[in-house]
Amino acid sequence: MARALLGKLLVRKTPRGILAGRIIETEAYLGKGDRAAHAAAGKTARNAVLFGPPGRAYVYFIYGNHYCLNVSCLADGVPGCVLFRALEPVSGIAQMAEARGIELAKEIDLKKISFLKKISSGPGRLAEAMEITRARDNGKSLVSQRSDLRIVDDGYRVRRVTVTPRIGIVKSAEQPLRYFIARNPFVSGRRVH
DNA sequence: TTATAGATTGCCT
DNA sequence: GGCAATCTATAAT
Repeated sequence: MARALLGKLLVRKTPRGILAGRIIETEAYLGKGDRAAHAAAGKTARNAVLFGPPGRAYVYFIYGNHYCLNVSCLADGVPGCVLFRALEPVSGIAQMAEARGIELAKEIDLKKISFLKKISSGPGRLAEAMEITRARDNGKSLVSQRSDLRIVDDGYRVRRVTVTPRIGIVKSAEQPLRYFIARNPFVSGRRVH
């Protein structure tokens, strides 16, 4: 699923307008046995969505500052999810930048990759740009037509995918469960890809 | 009840 | 490259 979600759009309907970003980077988190996964310790109030039906938003708060968005992926009762790590801004870019607290110096900024990268490259950044919080979105369907937060296939074709170990974890860190569109500038992180 | 680590980011040198 | 910010879940007393 982490691989299949690359290239799809994440679309948010807000009262002020529609926000959309293309999924560039994801990570898979498994259930029992994956000690980096929130589901590893069993079902709790915090991670209950992971144990529910597939296609639902699992939003958690981390480091006292940031929300991160996942989608539950396995059958009801079986934990497992995909973390969204980076989006390429596609629509509603000015509103996304504003949600991030980024100053728009000139209109030309909206076309600069260095500017666009700051908006939604990174799991905390993309959640902030898409106005995602746990209170608002946790448990919501991401595959329902009616949902205001939704995954959409617009026919975009991903050419090549790179697979690496996951970022920012210590336990179960060696498994190659991070996926991103090869040579795409919106991949998160400081290291060389 | 208290301590600690955490699926991050942004500012500093 | 180093590290503080800031809250929460979970582990340790």
